[in-house]
Amino acid sequence: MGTPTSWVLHVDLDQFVAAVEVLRRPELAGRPVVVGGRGDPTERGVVSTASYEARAFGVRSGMPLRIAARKLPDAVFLPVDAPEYEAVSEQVMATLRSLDVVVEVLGWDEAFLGARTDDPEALARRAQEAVLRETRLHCSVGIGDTKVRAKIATEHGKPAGVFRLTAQNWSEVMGARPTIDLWGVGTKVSKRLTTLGIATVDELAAAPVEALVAEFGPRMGVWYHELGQGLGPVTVDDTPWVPRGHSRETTFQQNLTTPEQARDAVRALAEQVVADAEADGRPVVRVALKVRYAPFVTTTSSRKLPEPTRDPAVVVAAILDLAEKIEDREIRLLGVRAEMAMPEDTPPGDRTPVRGRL
DNA sequence: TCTGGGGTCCTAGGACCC
DNA sequence: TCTGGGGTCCTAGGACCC
Repeated sequence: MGTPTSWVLHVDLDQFVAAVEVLRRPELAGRPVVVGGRGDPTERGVVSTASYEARAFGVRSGMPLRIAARKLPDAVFLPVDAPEYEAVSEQVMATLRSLDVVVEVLGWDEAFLGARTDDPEALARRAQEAVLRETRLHCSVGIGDTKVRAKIATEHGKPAGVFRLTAQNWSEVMGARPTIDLWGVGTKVSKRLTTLGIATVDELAAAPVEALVAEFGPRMGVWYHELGQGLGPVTVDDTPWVPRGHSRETTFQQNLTTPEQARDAVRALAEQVVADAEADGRPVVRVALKVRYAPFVTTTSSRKLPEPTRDPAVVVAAILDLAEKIEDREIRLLGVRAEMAMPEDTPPGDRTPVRGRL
């Protein structure tokens, strides 16, 4: 066998939320299951996860529940049960940690594994078998020489498969694809790239970094330049995630129409976020308020507090002060946020699009 | 078709200072 | 009347992810 090499594996549970629901309700197996919102497809809300049977009818994550119900009126619609998914997620992550690898949790249903091995496929199969044995859930595994490549590789392994994506086959696999297939490129950036004459991953990889920096700034420009080549962070980091803050937001089934309603709603949200902040224990350093006016225009405002505080009354008062700027228009959504004092010298993130735990 | 809720990080531009 | 260059801090807003 060869010399062990460092690998990044990305483990992603298949249709995680829907699969968990089917596990505790076996009679749903084989049926189209749509999990989202409060489980009422006549309400405002979006699809959290659709089972493969539902996806066959065009139902996708992020789709409004009403649209999902139009495409598939006979689907089983279920409410999101976050505590249940968190509990199952803990089992999955504990199983992965038992494999003698470094585990960096990315969300309920995915994690990076870091390991030195000369047979990453064998490790991937071991991870799949262990997760299936311990939780009865299937997962797909991407193998890469960077985090970006491992993450993208997983998409090519679904469902329940393994795929390896490295410098060797990057251009062959990804080169002709549109840039939006890259992890961290969304609709806006892919359109801006198109206006620069960059449509494909190969074209992004070949683009001069100066042009990208001119368009997107010093950090994002360099990041996109590397992304086109599949380059980026390699180190899997298992240090526990420390949230930067806490937020609460709510979409109203009926738009709010008066300033009094808005003020009351902000106060209620502020009291929730203050409870989260107290449970967190660290002082609050900044507060923010998000307002979505009908039909779909969002504004945000924020303020650094004169000094960090653990006093709930001070935090609520600061949020209510931001609320003074709310315009007298119909409101769809309100959100409040409290940002916490971070430990000294916490470094900024490494631009991996999602870190930590949901 | 009409868009949840919880997060992270980056950029632009104004205010202020020397 | 025409006004530098560099730095820091702050807020607003944007983009992306699960």
